[in-house]
Amino acid sequence: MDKIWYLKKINIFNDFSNEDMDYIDHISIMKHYHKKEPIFLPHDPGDRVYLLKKGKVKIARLSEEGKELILAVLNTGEIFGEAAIFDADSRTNMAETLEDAYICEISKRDFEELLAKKPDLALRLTKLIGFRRRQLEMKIEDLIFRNVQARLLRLLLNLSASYGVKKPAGLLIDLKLTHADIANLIGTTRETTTLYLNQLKERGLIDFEKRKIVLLKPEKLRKEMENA
Amino acid sequence: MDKIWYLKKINIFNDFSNEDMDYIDHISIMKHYHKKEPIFLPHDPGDRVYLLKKGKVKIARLSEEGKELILAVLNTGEIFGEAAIFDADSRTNMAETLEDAYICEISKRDFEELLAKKPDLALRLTKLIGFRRRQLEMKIEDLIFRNVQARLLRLLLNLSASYGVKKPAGLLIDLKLTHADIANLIGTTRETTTLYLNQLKERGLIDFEKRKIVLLKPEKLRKEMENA
DNA sequence: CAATTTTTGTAAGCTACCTCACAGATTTCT
DNA sequence: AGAAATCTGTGAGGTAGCTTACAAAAATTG
Repeated sequence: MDKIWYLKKINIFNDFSNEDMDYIDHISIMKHYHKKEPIFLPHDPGDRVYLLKKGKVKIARLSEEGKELILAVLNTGEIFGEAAIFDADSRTNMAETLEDAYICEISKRDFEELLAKKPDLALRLTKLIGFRRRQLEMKIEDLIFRNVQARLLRLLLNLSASYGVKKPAGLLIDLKLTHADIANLIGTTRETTTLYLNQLKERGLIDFEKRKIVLLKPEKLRKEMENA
Repeated sequence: MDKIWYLKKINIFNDFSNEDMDYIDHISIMKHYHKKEPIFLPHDPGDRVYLLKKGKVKIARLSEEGKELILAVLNTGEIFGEAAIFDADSRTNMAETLEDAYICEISKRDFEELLAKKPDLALRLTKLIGFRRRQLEMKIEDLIFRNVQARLLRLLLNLSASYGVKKPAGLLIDLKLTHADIANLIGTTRETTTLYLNQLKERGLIDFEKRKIVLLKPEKLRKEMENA
């Protein structure tokens, strides 16, 4: 079960007809977002869903003291904010672009109508929510069973499955993340992340390229992860 | 939004007719489980869903070293194992009774048929999965933002919302959990749990009654939780 | 391209929590 | 009831990772 398999599952309008896609186009508004622009915040009304047409988006939470926890990083083609439809009427998470992005909005009402028309879409969405639930379970497992080094290795390998691009040098993770972002993804501090990333670099396992990470020896990383 | 509100949402056959209930009865087999008996284990085929007719069940994961992480404790009336239907064909979690229980099984096939017949059931199930996803997000938030004491307080208050019974002495959490169980619910060790529970007892905030916890001053606990 | 902001590198000191170890209490089993 | 298993209480010692604090580097802005 590699990431491609999952991507097919979650790219939710996969095999829709042109007609259907036109309809979806018709009920949605596309907006452009700048880098680091918030899409929604906690307590915002959950009155619409979002389709990420182009760009990367992070889903996060903030503590009272202002610390951030990143729950997920989404890629082009993914849907988000869908909790609003089934669950809550106001947001518990925030969403923010990591780079310039194009995002479509569909109102809750229109989306519900669409779901009623296309029952298989509803099923897919349910599967997607279930899939994301499982991701969260794995995240909890990581936090409880593994130390920072192991979590970092797992994150790098997971990100490479979703965002990896083969390059001569190795597997480039095509995502501009700061050390602080990485820290917030694995539940540690920026300083600790810097430390361990540089250890991996020292050992020739990874390299940096303009704020992106290259896995020089993915297999070695994987083995290390499994033994840790 | 208190627990009762949620319970209504998730008690999934809520307002079904007698006819419907007969049908559900007809496609399900009820089994009796002893205390601490496993219902399913990781890698078991995910070929059925379970309805907890009577008793309490924990959903957990195990690490390679045998440590346990409890994801949820379920009460009479709840459905579980539903991930199998939408998501994975084999279990990633385990389920085990905390006390003697009666549990109905419905095969994946029969349940899918039922879902097709009752579209509003599918919707409810989707909402339930979404609700549980949110619970997991809160759990991650706890693990990352809060220390053991705060997590313990939050757990006690959450459990009291689901399992609390008013008694002259206070709010009894009607669940027999060992300190190890509690530790596995909040991601700490048994020893640390014992320590902090006894601190709360010392301070007159809680008491023990035959392996059950009584919240003597729920409001004080809540205030303490909010300030921590 | 100079000025400002953001990000990274590093290190010392601290502390919350884990590990280990064992004794006593309680529950379960026969 | 008595034996065995499980659970609880407690304390000493260790450590992973957090905090704090700066300086250097890089990116962004006007």
